[in-house]
Amino acid sequence: MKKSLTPLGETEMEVLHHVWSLGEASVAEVRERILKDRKVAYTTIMTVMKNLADKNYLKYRKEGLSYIYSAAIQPEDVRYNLVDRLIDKVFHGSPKDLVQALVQNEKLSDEERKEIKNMIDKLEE
Amino acid sequence: MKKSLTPLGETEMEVLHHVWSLGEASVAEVRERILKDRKVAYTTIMTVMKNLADKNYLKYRKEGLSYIYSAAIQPEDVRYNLVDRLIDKVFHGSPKDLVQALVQNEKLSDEERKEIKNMIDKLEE
DNA sequence: CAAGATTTACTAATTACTTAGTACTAACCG
DNA sequence: CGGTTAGTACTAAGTAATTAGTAAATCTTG
Repeated sequence: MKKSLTPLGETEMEVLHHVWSLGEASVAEVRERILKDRKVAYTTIMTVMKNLADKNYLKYRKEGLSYIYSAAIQPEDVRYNLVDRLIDKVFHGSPKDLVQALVQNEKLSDEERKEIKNMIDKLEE
Repeated sequence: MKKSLTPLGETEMEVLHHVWSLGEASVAEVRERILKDRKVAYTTIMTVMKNLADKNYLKYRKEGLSYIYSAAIQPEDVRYNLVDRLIDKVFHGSPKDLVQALVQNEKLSDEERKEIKNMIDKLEE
C-alpha cells in the first residue's frame, strides 16, 4: 500500500485547478493554460485528466469526437481534505501548529494578516 | 523528473518525527516507537532512515556496530517548507486560502481558536 | 568458543505519479 | 476525395517512496 501525505500529485493538482477555473474544459483547453507556464505534451494532460476521472475528481461527457471534463468535487473539499490530512500526519493533530508554521515564516502582508484575523473573529459568533 | 506536493513521504515524516522527539535514536528505537502504532519490519525503518540521511534530513555517527541518528534539520524548517510549497502549489500564493480551508471545516476548539488568534495578534507588534 | 541476537549492506518488488510516444479514427477544407 | 488537423486509446519508461527479505558481520552469554 502506497502512502502519501497528499491525495494528489502536483500535476494532478495543477490540472484540477484549471478545470475549476474554466468550469468545463477539453484536454486542449487545459493544456493551453498550462503551456503558459511550461512545456507539456498533449497526451500528458490527457493521461492526467483520464486518471483524475478514474479517481472521481473529474467527470466528463462526450461531445462529438472529444470529451468535455468538469469537476466532480469542489476545491474547498479537496483543500479541506488536504489540510486535514496534514494536520494529522505532519502537525499531529494540532491546527495551531500549522498556523504557527504559516505565520512565523511566511511573509504575510498587513492586509493578509487582517483578513486572516477577520476570518477567525467571524468564527466566534 | 518526479514532482511532488511535499518534499517527503508519510513514512519519512513519521520517522523524522520520532527522531525529533527522541533527540538521538537508533533504528531499533525508532522502530519500537512505530510498533506502538503499526507493524513494520526492522529493515524498513533502516532503509527509510538511510534515505533520510542521504537527503540530509538526518545525520548519524557510528557507535560500535550501529548508527545513532539525529536530526540535521529542525521541525520548524521542514514544516515551513511544506506549508510554503502548499501555499504555492495548492493555494496559489494565498496564505489566506489555507487558513480558510482550515477554519471553515476543521472543528477548532475554543481554546485552539484563541491560541491562533493570539499568534496573529502578536505579529502586529 | 558456540548459539543466538543485533545490526548493517545489498537487493528487489510494488505502487503512484509524471511524462510522452505511436497508432488509429474522425472531421474539416480545398 | 485526399491531406491536414484534432482527438483518443494504448503502451511504456522513469522516478520516488514504501516495504521487506537475505546474507554477512559483530556482539553477547552460557
